[in-house]
Amino acid sequence: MTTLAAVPTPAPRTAKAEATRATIVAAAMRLFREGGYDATTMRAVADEAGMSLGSAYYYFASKEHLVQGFYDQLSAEHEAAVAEVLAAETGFVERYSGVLLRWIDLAAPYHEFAATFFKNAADPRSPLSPFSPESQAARETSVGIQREVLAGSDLKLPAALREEMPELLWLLQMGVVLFWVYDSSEDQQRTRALVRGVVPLVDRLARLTRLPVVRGIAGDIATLVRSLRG
Amino acid sequence: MTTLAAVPTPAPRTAKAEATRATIVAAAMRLFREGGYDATTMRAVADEAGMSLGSAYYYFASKEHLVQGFYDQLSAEHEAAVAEVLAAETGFVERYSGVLLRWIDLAAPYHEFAATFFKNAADPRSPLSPFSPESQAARETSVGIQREVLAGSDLKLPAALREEMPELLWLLQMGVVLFWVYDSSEDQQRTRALVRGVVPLVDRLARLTRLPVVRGIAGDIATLVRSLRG
DNA sequence: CCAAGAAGTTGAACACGTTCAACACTGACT
DNA sequence: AGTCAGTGTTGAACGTGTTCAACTTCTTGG
Repeated sequence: MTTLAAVPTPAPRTAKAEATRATIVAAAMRLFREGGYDATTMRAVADEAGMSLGSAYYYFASKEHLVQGFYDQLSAEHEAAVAEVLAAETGFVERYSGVLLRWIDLAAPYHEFAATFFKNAADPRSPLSPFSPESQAARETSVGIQREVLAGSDLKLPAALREEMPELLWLLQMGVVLFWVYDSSEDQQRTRALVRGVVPLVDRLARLTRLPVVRGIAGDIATLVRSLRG
Repeated sequence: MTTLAAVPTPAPRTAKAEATRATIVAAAMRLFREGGYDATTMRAVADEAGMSLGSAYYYFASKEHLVQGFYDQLSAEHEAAVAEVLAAETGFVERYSGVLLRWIDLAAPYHEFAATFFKNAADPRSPLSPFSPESQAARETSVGIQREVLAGSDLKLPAALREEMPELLWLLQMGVVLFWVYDSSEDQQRTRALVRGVVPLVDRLARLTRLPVVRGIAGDIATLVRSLRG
């Protein structure tokens, strides 16, 4: 999931290794879709991929690391889908909503067992955690998308907030993903409703910064965010 | 952790069972503190509690369920500590900050292995999840505290938001807990800074609702929250 | 073409969480 | 005292993720 890292596994030295990794991930995803994460054993994955258990562990350090392949795949698909939106729209609401809604569309088939993935990603010590050093690259990519969302939009922000806003949007996306994980409504309608409701609110709040009082608060938010980083 | 449920385990029938449960929880907490959650085996817990592995499983359905005892204990302590704050203070900032900071104080000794607890609680299907049906009671208690924070404070809210505000404060507390889990700073100073920065912001934002524009947005937030529930 | 190291492969073995059938104790009612 | 149900106890056994030493195959430089 775009936001949930694409942990850099040790770059495969050979083309064959790369292919084998892809084979294993594909096999795992097939089984995950059928029976869920927990019910899928590493032995079954190895079988499905046509190799021994030990071999699977030669390519992936753990069952958890197997999920990285999934992240990478989804991440790439999302970036492609997003490019389309960002080329066509100029309104902030359309751009940001588009980014979030496309993600929901892409991730939908995996919603059922995303819970287990999320469970692992939620561990701060896990390399899958969105805040982990390992996923810094993916995080920066994702924040970069948000920067682009803002850059190409009609939204004018006070200087104090301009710097921090992409990171805040990323954080909001993380919140949406969190909501999505817990969303048991049909077709994740509730998460979609959240996006459609919250994005215009952000837009209106941002535009309100023309008022001095509001701008003061915005400045304080920026200061707080800055002080909490590092 | 107050916010993270106190899952109602089947009420022990006998006094002896109650005592045995307490013994096991105490033994587990001792070992958790020494070596962390993962490194503590159920066999070791059973040993430390002076019984067989099977017996431990007679009292607790799983290693995860063992953690409930911890939640219950911390939850009770927090409620006591909070009562003191709420009796003394009338300012919203002091009341809400007090509630949050006391929780950080109480939870501090467990911060190191809270990550693992959180990892389990993050699974929406886990009974330990703050959103699970099993923890509804604990959740309502916690929302009730927020209601009390507001009721006894000097903060005036627009009618539209008054109903939803306790739940929003609870949600914010969940966010703080999330931040806390990931906070690796000395003595969780960063989480404390977050509380000290964010609570006054909430206060100022709430007071800004005297402006019609802002009040309109507040109303929309309330509507959105309402539509996402249920 | 050969040797040697790197890359890849394997199944047995380990530790752990969890389950279970069998057994033991307790206490209340006849 | 005897029976019976409820409560408690036990260690063996199972399935799982993970490790590892031994083995095979591939690649590369001479």
